[in-house]
Amino acid sequence: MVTITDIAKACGVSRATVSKALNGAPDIKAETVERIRECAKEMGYHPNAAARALKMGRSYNLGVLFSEPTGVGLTHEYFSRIFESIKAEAERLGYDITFISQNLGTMTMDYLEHTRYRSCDGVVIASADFHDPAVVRLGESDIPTVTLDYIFDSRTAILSDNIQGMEKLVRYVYEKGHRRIAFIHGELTSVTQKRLASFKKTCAALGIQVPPEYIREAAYHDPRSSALQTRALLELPNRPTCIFYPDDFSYIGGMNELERQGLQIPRQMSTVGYDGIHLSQVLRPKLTTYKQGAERMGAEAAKQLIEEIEHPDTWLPQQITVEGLLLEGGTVAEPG
Amino acid sequence: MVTITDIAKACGVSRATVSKALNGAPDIKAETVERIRECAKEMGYHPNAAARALKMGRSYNLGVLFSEPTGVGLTHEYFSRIFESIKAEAERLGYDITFISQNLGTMTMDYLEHTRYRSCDGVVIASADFHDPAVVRLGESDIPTVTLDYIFDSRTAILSDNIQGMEKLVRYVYEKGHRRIAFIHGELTSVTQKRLASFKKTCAALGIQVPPEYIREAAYHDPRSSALQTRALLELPNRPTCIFYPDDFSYIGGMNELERQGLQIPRQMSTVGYDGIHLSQVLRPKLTTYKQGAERMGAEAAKQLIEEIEHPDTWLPQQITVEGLLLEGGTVAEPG
DNA sequence: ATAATATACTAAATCGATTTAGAATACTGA
DNA sequence: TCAGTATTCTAAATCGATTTAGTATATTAT
Repeated sequence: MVTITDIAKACGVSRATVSKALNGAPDIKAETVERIRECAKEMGYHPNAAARALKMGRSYNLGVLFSEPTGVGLTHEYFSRIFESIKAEAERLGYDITFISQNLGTMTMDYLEHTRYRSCDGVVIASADFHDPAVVRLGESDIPTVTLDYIFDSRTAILSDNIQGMEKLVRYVYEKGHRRIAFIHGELTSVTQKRLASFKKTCAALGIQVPPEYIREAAYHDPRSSALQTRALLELPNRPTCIFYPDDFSYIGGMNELERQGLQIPRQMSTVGYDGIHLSQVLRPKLTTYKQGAERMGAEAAKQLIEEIEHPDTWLPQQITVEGLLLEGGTVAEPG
Repeated sequence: MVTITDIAKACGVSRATVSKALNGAPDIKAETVERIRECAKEMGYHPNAAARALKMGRSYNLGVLFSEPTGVGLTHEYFSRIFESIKAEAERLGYDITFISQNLGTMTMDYLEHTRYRSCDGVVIASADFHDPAVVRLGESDIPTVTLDYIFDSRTAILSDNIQGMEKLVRYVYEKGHRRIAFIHGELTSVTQKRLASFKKTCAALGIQVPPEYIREAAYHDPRSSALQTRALLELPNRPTCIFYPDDFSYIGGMNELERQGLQIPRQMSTVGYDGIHLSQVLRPKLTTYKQGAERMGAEAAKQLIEEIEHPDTWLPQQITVEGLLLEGGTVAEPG
């Protein structure tokens, strides 16, 4: 590897001068800077990240914490989209990404210790169990953090617009004429709770009565569970005309069950998903769903985190809500 | 952060002694080791990765290179499964993961330079354009690398058993009675070429004539493209009784097209996918497909790479083929 | 002409670990 | 008893960068 000493020798100056020239210090003559920069470029010099991190206490490395208990992880398209955009934005701004975990090899450490071990300048926390004491400890530390879809006090959070998204979906099917709307929601988390509350509130605002048997819980991301709840809804004396699913993937279970019972979508039953994953748009009919702004969320998370790292003096915690987009598919028709 | 100096002071020994005690050097008294270890644990000491990397030239950090031109990336379940298992195995063995890219911030560097910049001990190359000069340069460098689904000369490669997988699928539908089998393959890459060759070879071995119009190319991972090719196949005077799709996701396009034309799967048309993604097993009927051993591939890649890093003297390049599993769904019936 | 100030550079310390060479002490054998 | 050897520890160098304090030279002001 080419080091700063090599450049110094080649240019006939001291290592200090090279460092300053490359970092734009004001006390180096312009032509010297030019000469050193050129030489560095020619020799293919790049600073050694470890040496820099050691001396400066800055690693230009962001930690990413993905660790939900369910283990779906990056296999879930929503999270992989978020991750890809965190990565792209971080790289654009000169940062690398390292995954933060617990228990590295024989070392037992929690998330905070791992973060310090790698001198990460900050951490994006996503898809985590935010009540895990190790996650809380990280969120309460002096390390800059940005959370996704969850708010830690006095920290920046990037939020998907679950409330508005659900409201839009409800209003959409309402305008199509639906009044008997069922909602199969996922296990209650801070995210699904918001969606459920928004569902109820919007229905109330529209003057729709939602009988309690229309509100059902299914396992998140589990088509089988949604199929069961769909069956239960179909057995009701007063069937709904439209069913909301916890997420697009779970919808597949409902779709199968409806087909099994010979009910056509949307002629005999309207359906709505959530997430806007790729799959939902290649089904026939296309699923009407709400596509979360995952790309914007990831990019914003990286941007805000780096902003806090680089300008801690002017930084203020923010809650940024990222809008999604209602994807009008073909699974909602006027109730017959 | 607790440093080695803090431990040294607390224990009344030199920094050298602490370092040796923690790293199991033979010249420290057993009870001193004990005392230091205990103290380190109590004070929550963890070595600083940057300092270690700088001094030892070893970072305990693996690079991961995911960068195909199509941009599907981790959004593809196959790759996210591979990645998750690389990560899990690396962590089990004490290594972190960093993504390797080009052009970090204002720095322009290629993959090799990035790898050196972060002092990565080795790199797993997956889902990449293996003809990209920057990838080739990395593969030909002195950095340990392991490739997935591609072989660099004198390097370790982990391969999905595309040939055997395809053979199993062909034999499976053959035994179900199919003799008119069509294959929609993806764009020709080293992977799809193997599948295609294996398809042809197995058909030949079984004495099946495959008319050229049964072999069609579609875009990989693109249901629309597969739908078009399905339509073309259905318009043939001598329709096939079974259609092989490039991958499970593309199959959705074929499924839609078949349904649109009122053809029931599998009664009127049998179908086969490839990959065994989660989705394929929640469709009704379940898709008959070949699930690649992504988890084993990722784990093996990490293991082999670390083996090469830690024991370069006894290391030899290997080509390891990981078997998958034929998932018998309900999309193949005896031809009517 | 001399002091004061800018300008352009360098020497050396530093970050936190590892490692080499060597020192101090205890132990062994003749 | 004393050289030779083992045992257990330490001082100091080192990795590659940044940064502080300071030096040498040129420039300006009085």
